Amino acid sequence: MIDVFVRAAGLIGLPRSIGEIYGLLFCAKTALSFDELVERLQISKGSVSQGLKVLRQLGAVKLHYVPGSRRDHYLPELSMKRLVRGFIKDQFEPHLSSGSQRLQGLDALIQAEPDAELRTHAMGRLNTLLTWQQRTRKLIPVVMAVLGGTPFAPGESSEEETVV
Amino acid sequence: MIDVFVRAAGLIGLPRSIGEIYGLLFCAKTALSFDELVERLQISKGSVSQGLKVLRQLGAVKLHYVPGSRRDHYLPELSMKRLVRGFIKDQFEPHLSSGSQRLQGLDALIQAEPDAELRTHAMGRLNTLLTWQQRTRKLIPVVMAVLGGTPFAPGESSEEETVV
DNA sequence: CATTTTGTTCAAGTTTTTATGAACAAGCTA
DNA sequence: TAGCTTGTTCATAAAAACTTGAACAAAATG
Repeated sequence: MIDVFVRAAGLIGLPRSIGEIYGLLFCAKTALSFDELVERLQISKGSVSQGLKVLRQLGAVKLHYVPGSRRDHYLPELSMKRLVRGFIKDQFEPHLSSGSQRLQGLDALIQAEPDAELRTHAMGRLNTLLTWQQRTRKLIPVVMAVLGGTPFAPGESSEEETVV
Repeated sequence: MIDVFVRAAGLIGLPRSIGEIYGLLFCAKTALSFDELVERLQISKGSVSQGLKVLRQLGAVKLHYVPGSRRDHYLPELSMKRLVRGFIKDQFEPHLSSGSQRLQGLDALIQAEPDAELRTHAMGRLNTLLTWQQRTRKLIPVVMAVLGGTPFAPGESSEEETVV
């Protein structure tokens, strides 16, 4: 089963070790401690430490206090909506906004182009890019709405919300 | 401007050279030939050949016949909808269906688990995964609809469809 | 048919990414 | 405070991904 997550991690550009960590937590019946991860996955402390750091940042794992133990214990986030939100906020949005800035810089460059024909063509292409960006921005709330269990096409879904 | 595409390529897990090739085609005012790409990007023939192969497979570039020239000329696909559709069909769907198969295999494994308590827990987690998969499948048509220029939330969009 | 042009393939080299583990910090415990 | 336990950092090693270029195929040209 862990293999499923290793592949999923690869798909979204995360290293194998992170897929393994989340996968093991997902499978486990109880919260696991740092060194249980090290031992059961047979990977180094360094990898686990850095992997958990990323997963915490993404909101994909949560610290879970275990009475009587000094060790950190972790539980996986099981809500797809929250997982996707974390991923978008952390890995996607930054690209979108830096993209906006770059496009503004391009606009300035294009205005400085003397050749009118070239300038017109460049402006057309820049507009295409701007349109793409707008659409991508519009997409995010739609995606979240679908994952939130609110069927978007009314009268088409009969899904039950088990894990919110 | 090419830099924008190099970054976008990185975001979806494609090598730099592919971003450069598509970027240059996107900027160009006319179709470019194989060796124009090699010369203007200063990358090897091998990279251009393989890059174009991937881009053709994705439907991100089209061969364009130029009278009087034996060389292949290429034009970029400018429709975001088609670009996204190509990406999903080529890079995403395969993962989804192989994922389905793996999940079925897991189901078989879980049924063979003797410990009833463990089995119950595993079935629950497997169900979560199946739910995630269903939702992902539902997402694709919704995404395509938004990109198709059909506003999904009526009375909210005033976008013009210039490039279909 | 020999030659040239055009593009592909693939083994080897380069670069980038990921994993390792030893050294280090932080905070308990006694 | 000395001595544990727990987890982080970071230089280096290992692995993976990407690029190159020379050899090769395919097809047009003369």
